[in-house]
Amino acid sequence: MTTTYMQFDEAKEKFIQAWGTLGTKWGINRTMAQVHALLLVSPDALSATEIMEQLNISRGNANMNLRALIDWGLIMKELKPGDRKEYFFAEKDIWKMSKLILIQRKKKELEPIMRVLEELKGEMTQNNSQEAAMHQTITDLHDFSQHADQVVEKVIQSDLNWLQEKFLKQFLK
Amino acid sequence: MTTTYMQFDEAKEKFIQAWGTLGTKWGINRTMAQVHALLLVSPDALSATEIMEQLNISRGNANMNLRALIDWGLIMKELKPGDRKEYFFAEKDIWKMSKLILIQRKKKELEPIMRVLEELKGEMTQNNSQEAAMHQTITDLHDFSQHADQVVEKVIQSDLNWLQEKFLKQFLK
DNA sequence: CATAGCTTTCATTTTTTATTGAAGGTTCTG
DNA sequence: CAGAACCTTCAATAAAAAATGAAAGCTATG
Repeated sequence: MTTTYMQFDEAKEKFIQAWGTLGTKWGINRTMAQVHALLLVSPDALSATEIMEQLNISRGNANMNLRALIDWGLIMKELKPGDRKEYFFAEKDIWKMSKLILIQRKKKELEPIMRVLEELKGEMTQNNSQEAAMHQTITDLHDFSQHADQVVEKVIQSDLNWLQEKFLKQFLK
Repeated sequence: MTTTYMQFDEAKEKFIQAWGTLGTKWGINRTMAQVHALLLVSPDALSATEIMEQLNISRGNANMNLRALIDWGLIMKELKPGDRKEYFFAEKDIWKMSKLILIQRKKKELEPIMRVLEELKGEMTQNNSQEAAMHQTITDLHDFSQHADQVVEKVIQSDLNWLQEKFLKQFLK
């Protein structure tokens, strides 16, 4: 093994570990983030077995998290002719990636809030000032969530590419 | 107890429970979200003891989460003359509240990513195409994070009206 | 300066979440 | 259609996170 390869492996290892740690900070479990990081920096698609071995995780764990990443749309399966194994590779366009993550966060964080607030608002009475004040708080929260939801929706549906915009600015300045 | 009050208490209870459950979905622990919910719908400031009793939590737990909410800026202390207890009340302006939450999320989610990516980018070599590709992936992630950071920063530093009007327009164009 | 009335801390326990790995599926191949 | 080569499931286990509560720390007051 050459020095060059050693350095690549070191940087790769460091990136995977760091991504795993960071993942936990935004509600993604460590393994899922590590699998994603591994595939992000792997030029070729990897099999479940290769992933398990590189990350030292069990087959079940690898399978579960690969499945979750596919659900999120962050990775895809690939079949190689004459091979029964499934190979996995990551979406590498960071803009697309961030859009996919936004969709999941909206589903997980925003939609349940809106559902609960709507339900509460519909059910509760306003027979005195205390109830009216609480109704107002819930209405405010709901209006805010609705606004946030609309913003996120626009971002998701928009074709605006931040990276491209940044690129353009470089030429313009 | 009158029917009216029963309904208020029911709605309040439901809101607190729901907010607690939802909190876990965005990386806030259940108790912290519940304490926040309780103070959000309480017209008057409450003491630690009142909070413990209403939520059935221990004194230590109440104290820890009250401190955390104060750190976030979501609640404040109040002292009543002739009373040594501390009373707590919530920031009730939803826009201010959301700004405070944004600040925390940026700190927790965005800043550590930027730090790690910068470090990695600085340290790694690019002696072959494999290394160069990985360097590019990390650079893309870093550029993206920087852009996201700038957007969040602008929102935080802006007037709240700006948030309502301009932020949306930025994505609608 | 002693103590009553609060608040904070932290080692222990409880709860929640993630991981393992063996058993059971499924699909291809000869 | 048997068996090899994968993939999936899930009950058991391990790890991580949150909660408890008793003890220690403050601080205002007589």
